[in-house]
Amino acid sequence: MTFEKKNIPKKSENLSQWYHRVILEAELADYGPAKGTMIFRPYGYAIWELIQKELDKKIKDKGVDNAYFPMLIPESLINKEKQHIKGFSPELAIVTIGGGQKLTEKLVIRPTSETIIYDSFAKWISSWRDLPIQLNQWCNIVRWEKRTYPFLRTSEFLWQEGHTAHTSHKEATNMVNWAIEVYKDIYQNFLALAGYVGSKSDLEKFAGADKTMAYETLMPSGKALQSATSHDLGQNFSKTFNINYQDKKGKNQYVWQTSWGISTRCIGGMIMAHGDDNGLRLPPKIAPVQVVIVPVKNDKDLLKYANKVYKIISEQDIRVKLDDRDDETMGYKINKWELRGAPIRIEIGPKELKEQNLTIVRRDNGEKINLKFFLISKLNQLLDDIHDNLLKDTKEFLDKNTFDADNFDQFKKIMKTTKGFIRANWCEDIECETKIKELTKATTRCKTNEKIIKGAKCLYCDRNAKAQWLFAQAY
RNA sequence: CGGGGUGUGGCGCAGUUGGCUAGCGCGCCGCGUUUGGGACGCGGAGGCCGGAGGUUCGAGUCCUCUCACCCCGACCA
Repeated sequence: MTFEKKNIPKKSENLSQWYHRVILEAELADYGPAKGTMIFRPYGYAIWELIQKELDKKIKDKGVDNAYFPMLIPESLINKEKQHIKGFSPELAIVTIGGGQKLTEKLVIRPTSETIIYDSFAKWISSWRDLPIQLNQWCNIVRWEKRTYPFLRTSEFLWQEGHTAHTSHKEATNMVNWAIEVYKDIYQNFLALAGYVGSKSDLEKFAGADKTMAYETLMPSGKALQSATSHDLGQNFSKTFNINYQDKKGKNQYVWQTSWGISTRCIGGMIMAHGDDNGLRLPPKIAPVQVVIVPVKNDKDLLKYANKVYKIISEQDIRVKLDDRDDETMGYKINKWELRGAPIRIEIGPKELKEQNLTIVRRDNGEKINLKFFLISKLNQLLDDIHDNLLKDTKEFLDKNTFDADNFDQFKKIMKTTKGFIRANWCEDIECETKIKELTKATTRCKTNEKIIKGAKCLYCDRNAKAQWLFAQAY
């Protein structure tokens, strides 16, 4: 049985309007007063904190230490690496006045921290004994975007950026692969969002990287969302920033570097992928409230029972909330918590009290379950089921909306109708890539691991294909 | 930055060929009755109609300029 919400548009009818309304109504975020900025309200920030907590642990377990570098980067530093500045210059915010005085050197508000961190690396590294250096920072970033969208693309956003320096390319590559696997793990096992891992084309890779690995997810609109990236920086920055060391033989060597990040964009992707006409459906692992207890009435015996239930659940490491507000009706509370996406709702009324059981309602599929009081310990299992179910949904959606195109006509037709991911062979020439984008809006998202048949042709031109790639329109 | 659209209490909107005191729903405050899927009654608070200028006896409504936001592109995690 479904119940209609009055405050939000239908997701299926207008995804963009639905998305904006849900974020505001569920009190995840609000617009900031400056263009393109957003305010993380406590409910939204709590989600980020849960992601942080999990990821931070994984990062530390890998032997990467947290540090913090300044937000203001001297312009000369950011200009050092040619490819890097070329990629970022259109979206920089720059401070020109400080303390009422025009600055002699402009300060760039970090769009990413490679340059300011590697300036320090150059000072800190002189011997093979100083390596590897493995740092991470949690911080905010400013990129002056032309078109903004809450969570998915804002002028300022929050993220984590890891930066490492190694003695060998192999060691750096291992780090790059480790990071992208961690992101995949977070997406699948935390955010319940299926996606593809693969390397980026030269056109799409990070400005200043030799190679970029990405996790790509698919949104209900059929557009792809670049959801996390891990970069093999080679020696591009070490050469321009002069990060070198003497190896065991006394020979000077440049370090091999990596950088990798995941941002608050992941929350936007999660909202869009999982939400339904009734609002958010939060995957249990990132739900600030995993179980909400709604007493039908606020009478004494009922509340006593509800409190007992609350206590037992909270002892099981479950984030549980007893909504015993007296000024909201049962129906209002139910709608509120559905909109906010709490994975499990427990209804407690005279019936439940008398029979010593609980009415459990799953947010993911609306299913009502009658649970005996002494079986409360099953809730953890149920939360896992809900996670699995949400992940399964996105996996099925991803599979169903990943198509094969043998020729360009098929490709164009898919882009005009369903969109989604398209597997196709490509010659890896930038000209073809640009042309395909011009004609269909689709860009390469990442390379697949599929072996291609000898002599297979490029989707667009007649030359031999080099690999199979995933194409899609990007968010 | 190009194409389209919208600006009217916190949110969503209506407002006729210019006309008198600017409305409605939700939300908010107070009192009471309610409470198993967004309860109801009564009483309140909250607006110089995005901004500036102009036309007019008179502008939310017409004209000019400007700003902001949204949607579609280009740029992008």
